[in-house]
Amino acid sequence: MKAYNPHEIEPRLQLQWEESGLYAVDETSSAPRKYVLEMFPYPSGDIHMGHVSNYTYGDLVARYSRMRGFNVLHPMGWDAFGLPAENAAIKHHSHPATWTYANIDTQRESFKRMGFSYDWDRTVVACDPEYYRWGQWLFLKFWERGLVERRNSPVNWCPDCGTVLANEQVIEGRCWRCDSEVQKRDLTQWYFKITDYAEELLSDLDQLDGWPERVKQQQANWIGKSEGAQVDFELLSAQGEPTGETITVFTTRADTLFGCSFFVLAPEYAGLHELVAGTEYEQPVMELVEAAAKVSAVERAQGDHEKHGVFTGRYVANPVNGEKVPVWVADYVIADYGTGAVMAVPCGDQRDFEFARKYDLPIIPIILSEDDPLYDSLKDERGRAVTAVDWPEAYAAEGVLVQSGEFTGMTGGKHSEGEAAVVAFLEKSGRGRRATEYRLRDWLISRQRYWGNPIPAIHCEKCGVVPVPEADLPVRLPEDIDLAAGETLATHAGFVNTTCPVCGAAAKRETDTMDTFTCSSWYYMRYTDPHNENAPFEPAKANAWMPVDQYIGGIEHAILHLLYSRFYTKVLRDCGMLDFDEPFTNLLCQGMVLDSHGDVMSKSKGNVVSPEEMIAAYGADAVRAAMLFMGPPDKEKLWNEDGLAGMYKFLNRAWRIVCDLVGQAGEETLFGGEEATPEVTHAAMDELRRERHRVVGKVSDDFDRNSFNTAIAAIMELVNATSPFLRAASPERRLGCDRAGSFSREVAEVLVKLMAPIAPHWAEELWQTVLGGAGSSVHTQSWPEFDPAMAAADEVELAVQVNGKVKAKITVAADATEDAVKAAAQEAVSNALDGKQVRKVVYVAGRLVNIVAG
RNA sequence: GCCCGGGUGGUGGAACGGCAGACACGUCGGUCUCAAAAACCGAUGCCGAAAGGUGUGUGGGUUCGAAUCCCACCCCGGGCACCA
Repeated sequence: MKAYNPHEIEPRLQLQWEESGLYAVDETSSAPRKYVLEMFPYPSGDIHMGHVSNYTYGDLVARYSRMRGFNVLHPMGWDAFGLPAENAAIKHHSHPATWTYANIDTQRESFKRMGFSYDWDRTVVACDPEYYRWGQWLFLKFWERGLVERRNSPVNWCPDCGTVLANEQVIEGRCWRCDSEVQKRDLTQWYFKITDYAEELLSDLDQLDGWPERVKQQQANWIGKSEGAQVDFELLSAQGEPTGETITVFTTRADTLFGCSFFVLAPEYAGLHELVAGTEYEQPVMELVEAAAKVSAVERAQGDHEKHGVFTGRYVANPVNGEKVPVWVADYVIADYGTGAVMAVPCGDQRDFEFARKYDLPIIPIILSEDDPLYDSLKDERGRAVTAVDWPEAYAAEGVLVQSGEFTGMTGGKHSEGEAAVVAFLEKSGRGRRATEYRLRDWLISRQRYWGNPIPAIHCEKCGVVPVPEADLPVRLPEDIDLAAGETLATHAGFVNTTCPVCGAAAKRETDTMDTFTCSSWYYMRYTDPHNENAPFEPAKANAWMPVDQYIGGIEHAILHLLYSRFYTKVLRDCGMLDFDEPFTNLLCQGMVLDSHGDVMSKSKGNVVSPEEMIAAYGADAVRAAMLFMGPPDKEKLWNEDGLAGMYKFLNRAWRIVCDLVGQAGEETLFGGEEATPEVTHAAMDELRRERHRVVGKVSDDFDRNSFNTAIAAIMELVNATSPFLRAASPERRLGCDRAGSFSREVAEVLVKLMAPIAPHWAEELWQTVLGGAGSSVHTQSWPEFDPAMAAADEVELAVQVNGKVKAKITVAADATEDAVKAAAQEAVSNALDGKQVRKVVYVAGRLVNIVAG
């Protein structure tokens, strides 16, 4: 027998697979298709344990799916644009492409050493002009559809990265990549109007049954839909006369309008200065505006906020009762949500309440719980009997409206009867309308960096901003650029200077590049048609493979990449290029790989585990299997080399068992076999046969539900179950008996096939040499069948409970009648019953008998 | 504050409402060996010598029966958050 030697078999088989094109996709196959995809990596260096875990899951699913008869698309590529490459280029006085492609080569070799079954012919590299060309093409399509906008507004600026960021890339006021504090700047930037799709991005989450709840929840939070109404308040002049001008607010609580005792504008409110110019209020208002501007995004993102505000000297009229309401400006109102103005109802909103307390503004009770002591005295009041109350906090819950004119007595709250009635009233009088607000902002896609996909636009003095004609794509990044010397696209004359495609006059190129997330928003579409020179992909090909059946990646993309990809998919569907609504049918978000103490692996902590070192010590198969066995894929994994060593031992043991089963164990046989009779051999065989069928069923189920750790546990049980059989039946006796010999071989084959998606080299070598499959591959074999009836035992052990507590165990024939079982059970626990009266006997077949006595 | 997860031996983790702790790691004992390693066999939730008791964050509840379902609370992780 040959000993298990991963270091010899792995490179040899990897070469064999590659040369035979084992994992190349066959577009002509009539087998059902399955698209298995893992998020493509950023080539930041060599792969880390997180990659090992992510891609091992994907590879298992791909291999298992192939054995299940699917025609599997399982591609790999690189998300190759991005700032780290630029920083490396500056440091080494080289070009970002040099660093990027070197890392890609390193990672590709590591992936090959892991034995991942990719179709390398379909590789997509985001910084390749053959790919980014089509990203530009898609940008133009978006532009045609009115989804591209260039506008000036306050943006997030990362000083260290030297570029703006999308809202999704700001985490608690800090840059997602470098953790620097983000600043606010007013700049003209390019946007994708993702908010046009806000409603669909939210409502289609319901279709995504194959997505983890937490990811859908995060996206829903991020989109942040609020249903309510816009309400117009008429502005009064400084003298308190109607002006005909209105200020509109958004509210979800129109039912509380009667409780509006003041009105608040955000410090950034556009018409604010006009309101106070030349008045005694101008100075304090402008001071507040300046103070608010100094608060950083980080401060804003954390902690309790002391509210600051000043009166503007102006009033508005409450549209429901005409009351004069003072207008304040305060830093607790957000400029870019709703209209940047709010009606304040201190009795029903905690923020307004706190503000009212601080500045001594009236708190008028207009919504109460029926239990409130005030309720009885106010329940019929249509005027203002009580103008202020002394409460500890606002009453934000549902309640009954009081002192609210004709709405008094109705229920109040979000989406309440009272709210609907007030909105209807406003609509009739033309002072309000239904409205929905989203928290989601448009996607800021321009970046002031070199190493990205150039935005295909040209600035012409006469024609304005015009798109680069399709025929001129791609707009190529200039290769002769010295980033270390401070050169940028904007300073690169050869890049900037061009002619206007409309009028032919001298013009300037746009020098911003696109957010790298534009590259990752559609790469999975390109994989379906990676060499297309005339289009990003042929719709028929994309529609044939997509949506992706199983997508696997890190939870950190719960919003960013997954939201943008959903957006791209919907836009391209609306362009007629795709015939589905959602890109990823099933999503598996893997948990992080941490060190054995539960800490994040990082260079600075010195606790990074190198996949290459692990492969060198134990082989790729052991690394893969150990990762899979560590726990549920979506949970965090604490990497522990003891587990890896244990898995290596298991692979050795299972290897010898397979050899032993087919009689090739030779001197190294694990079990010598005892001189048993054919009867003993056959009894042990029957026992093992049940296990063989049960385990195949269990592993299939477990793979189907991504429960890889329990699948491996089941395979271990099968391996353990062979020991008694091998002990009972000597090789001579097994091989001398046709029945036992062929069964023995069957078990070996089943074991090898079950292991094939987990430890592909281990399985392949056993398949080709020990099982005689030379010239074929275990990875193209069909998945083992199983018969549930064969997994059933003749006898079953039942627990016998008395009042729910286990008191005894009995063994009965599997087909024993209920009465017989109950009788046997009572007999077995007669001591525990101790003369008590039996009131009820519950029998759960195959499980237990519970005797209720007392 | 709102919304999602999660809390089980020394450790990683298993358990359609039905024998809690599968499968491993670790530990202990044994076989083999001059010895060690490897391999193999066995034990291993906790308390107890045993009989037995007890046990899935806490307290209640539903049920013949609860880690699992319901209510309240505590703790941990994550998302959103002065979003009107």
